[in-house]
Amino acid sequence: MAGIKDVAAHAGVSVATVSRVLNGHSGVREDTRARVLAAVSALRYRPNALARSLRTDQTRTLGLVISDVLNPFFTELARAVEDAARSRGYSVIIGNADEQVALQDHHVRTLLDRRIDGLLVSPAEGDSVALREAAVSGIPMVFVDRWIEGLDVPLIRADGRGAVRELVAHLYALGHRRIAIITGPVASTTSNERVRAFRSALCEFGLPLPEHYIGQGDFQTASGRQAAEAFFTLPEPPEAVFATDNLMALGVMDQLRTLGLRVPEDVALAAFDDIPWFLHTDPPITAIAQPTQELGHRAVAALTDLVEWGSPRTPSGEGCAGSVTLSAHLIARRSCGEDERTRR
Amino acid sequence: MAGIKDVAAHAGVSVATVSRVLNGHSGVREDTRARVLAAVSALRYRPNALARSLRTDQTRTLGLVISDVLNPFFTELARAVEDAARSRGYSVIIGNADEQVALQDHHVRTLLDRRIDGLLVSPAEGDSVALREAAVSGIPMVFVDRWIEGLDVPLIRADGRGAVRELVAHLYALGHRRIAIITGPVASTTSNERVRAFRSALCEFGLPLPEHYIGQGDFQTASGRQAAEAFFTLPEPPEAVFATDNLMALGVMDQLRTLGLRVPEDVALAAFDDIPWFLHTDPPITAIAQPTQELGHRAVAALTDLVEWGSPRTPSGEGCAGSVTLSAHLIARRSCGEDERTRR
DNA sequence: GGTGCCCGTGGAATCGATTACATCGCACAT
DNA sequence: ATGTGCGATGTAATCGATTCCACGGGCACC
Repeated sequence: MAGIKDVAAHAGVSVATVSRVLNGHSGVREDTRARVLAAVSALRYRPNALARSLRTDQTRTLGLVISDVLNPFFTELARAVEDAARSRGYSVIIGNADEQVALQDHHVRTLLDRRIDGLLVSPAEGDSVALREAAVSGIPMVFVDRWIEGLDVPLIRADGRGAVRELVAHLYALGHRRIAIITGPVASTTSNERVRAFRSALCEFGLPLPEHYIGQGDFQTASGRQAAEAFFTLPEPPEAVFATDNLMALGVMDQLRTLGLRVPEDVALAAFDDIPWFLHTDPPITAIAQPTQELGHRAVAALTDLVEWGSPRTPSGEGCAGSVTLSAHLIARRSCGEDERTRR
Repeated sequence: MAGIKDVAAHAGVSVATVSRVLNGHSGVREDTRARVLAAVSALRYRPNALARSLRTDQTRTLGLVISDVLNPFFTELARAVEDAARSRGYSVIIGNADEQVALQDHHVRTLLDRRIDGLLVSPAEGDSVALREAAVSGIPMVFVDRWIEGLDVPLIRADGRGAVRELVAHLYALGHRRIAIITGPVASTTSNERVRAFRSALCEFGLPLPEHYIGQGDFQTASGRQAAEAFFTLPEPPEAVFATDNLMALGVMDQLRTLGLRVPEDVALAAFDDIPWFLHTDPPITAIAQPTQELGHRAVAALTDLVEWGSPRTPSGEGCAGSVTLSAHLIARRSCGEDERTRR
């Protein structure tokens, strides 16, 4: 493959000059520039990004580590991140952690070895040595959606507490009193927030949350199935189930189907994270929607600010400097029962 | 950040020795090795992958360019590819072309600039200069699922013709006679194959395929919606619709819903590509399933063979050397109507 | 006509690794 | 005692770019 030297030779100039025209530096005579450009296309020359990055110490590449690509929420997020990054002249390398800290750390280290300019992470649950090291190493880094307590890293997320309260109100209005929840991994920040908001909303309505109405999940489909199975072997099963992510909601539906239970007649179902398919399930599923696109865009904005300015440009009220909190909202459909709002 | 020189200095050896222990070369005394390793962890040294790749001319990285990340078929494929690659010691960089040739070419060029070792592509429809150039440039390359005619590149795919015939038989058995299809982009190889198989199966059953029963789509949700809209303003609308991918099927359902049409009572619906949500739609959707995981694994196997051996190791019967053809199969659910097999 | 300056260009160091080749010391055979 | 060979290690070239600095020539000004 042709290198810069070949181009220089072909154009009868030095490599320095070739480099100058390629990088749009001024101070190159017009005819020289033309000759160089001609040589470039004659040889189909493309600069070696590795060599360039080695020298300039920047890759114009962002790393994105997400916990599960198969989760539509994250793939939509990844898509938004990629778009935003590209429009700013960055590429994105995605690592899929599959909810495993070990895999996540593997990706973080690989990305760092490649000298990415910045790191965007939605950390899996658990103690991540690689992330702690990265955070103190000073590499530009921001969390999206999920975060790790105690690290001084900006966080871009949607606050779901208001929407969870709305959801509980909605369920209450429809007459449900025995309401269960399926959580994410125990130490998951997002799951915990959702559970806390849920608990306090129930409390507000004077409803209990017995231990056996808390299903321990892990944000994966199978755990939703298991939790549902447990609920419906209870002497007094719940009237409504709230799954704290969409994959677990899918698992619940799977299980309900094999149990022969109907939604919403036999049990109401709601999920955190809205996805296009929820419109077409039987019945359409009530869900809490996050502003996924905006999350992705804001995250990239925050990260590139960090990369290019060395510090967040957007001041923040609470939390770590540069953090942004948007809000989620409830989309009521038919899976919790009908009321004036949802009846068509 | 610490470099190999710092490690060498700290351990009191030369950089060559450090490099030797890091790469597991023999001929280093045990105590020296220990000192180096100690220095490595004392300084938290991590080798610079850019420098290493520049020198060795290999990145142990594969590029994957897919046409749409938001399509569950491709995200599942990407996931399988990443797994297979990782287990062979490669990383994967994913580029999302969003069905646009320009974007696809952008990604191909970016990946090539980064000197990836091999390229896996599921090309979008249209004439891709970058892909043609890549193919002749001799970089290891394989197509998955979709391909470009006339390029001598191994192809890993599933043959859907048998399954399409099965589907038509299924529809026929359920009494449907006016059957419509929604195609992908005109020049799409996969779409064309599906359409051809569909047409010949209809013919086999003595059914016509009038022009107005062919909806021109582009593998995206919106086009499914539009095609359905066109079908149902026809004086004699179809009794069954076959969408050649899952996103367009989603669009059809959207449109059917706004039209107030029921599936399968008013119209039957089937899709190419099975996804987990099809089990839970209203009604569950009959679909043709591809062995997605295996497609991904085989593709990586073929590509790494090419990278490491310089030529395909697996001989192939037909088509380009190294090509693999698996087969898809029909999964009958309730969206086309009930028969003994699907009635529960 | 000499001095100084700017413009366009080339030479060479540099980024951080790998690796061919040189070197050194030591044991062993002659 | 000296040559030989081998094992362990160091020196320096190299990959392909960027960029600092130097150089030469033309022009303006004194």
